Amino acid sequence: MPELPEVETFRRRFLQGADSSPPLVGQQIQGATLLWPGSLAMPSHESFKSRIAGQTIEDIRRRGKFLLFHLSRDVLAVHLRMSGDLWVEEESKPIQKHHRLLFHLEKGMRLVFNDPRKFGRCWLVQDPTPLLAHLGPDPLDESFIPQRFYANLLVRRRQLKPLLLDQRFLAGLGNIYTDEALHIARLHPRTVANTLTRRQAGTLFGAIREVLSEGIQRNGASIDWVYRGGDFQNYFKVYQRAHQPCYTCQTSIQRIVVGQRGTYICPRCQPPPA
DNA sequence: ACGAGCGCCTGTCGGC
DNA sequence: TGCCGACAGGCGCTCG
Repeated sequence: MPELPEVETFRRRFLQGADSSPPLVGQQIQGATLLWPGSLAMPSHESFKSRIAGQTIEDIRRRGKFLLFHLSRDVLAVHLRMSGDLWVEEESKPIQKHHRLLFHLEKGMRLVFNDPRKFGRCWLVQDPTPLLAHLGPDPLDESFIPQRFYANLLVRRRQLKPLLLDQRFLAGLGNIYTDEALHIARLHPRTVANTLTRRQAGTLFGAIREVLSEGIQRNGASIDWVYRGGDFQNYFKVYQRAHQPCYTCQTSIQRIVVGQRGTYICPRCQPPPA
């Protein structure tokens, strides 16, 4: 499910607090309950429970699609993958079918990791560096500049779509924001990276930033039965708009498959490469 | 270096 | 109504 803007929305929500959920920074984790073993990648169940108890949440950061809870002594890293979700609720609520991991907080509240498809993972580590070592630049980071992006594109012969989805190349884009960015940049997803002109690379750079910023501004996208309060889904230009008219040229949006992923394009605004 | 195929999982939706 | 395949916001692995 979530891509960079959705993960960033979680981060901000937990930092500032929202609705009935208080800010998490400063809260002490009293303990944890693991309901599905596979949701915990590291360390062992026993070690996890004893280590996390008593630690205070000191900061919440993000790297790509990883959400990082900086605790007193460790870092709790969470990757939501396809269907993972996080929220704060009262301990008195019944445990739902897809609750996988519970973090018991103060004042009768708990942080819930809910994940129907069980692809999401949590890690409790002293140092998250090795876990994040393979990630490429964060598109919203100051160090991500057009010159660097163009240089990286120049040495790749992959199609843009799978390349942009590769977290080693850029950390944070997923299927939705990739399709939206390519559409804004008027580039076909099968375009080979090192065939882009400097100008096209600059346009794509701007499109990626634009789409991610707007996603964050709208608190992410909420799709299907996983609802998180964002409304960027109402502003998609191509994603899940097959057979509907392109907002620019009225041509019917097409769904194609690129790199085994469903991909939405305007065949006129984004003509295939020669 | 690159792409395809597949596994990991559960749920929804459309067609018959 | 039930069954069956396609599909789903991700990613790591093997293989050619």
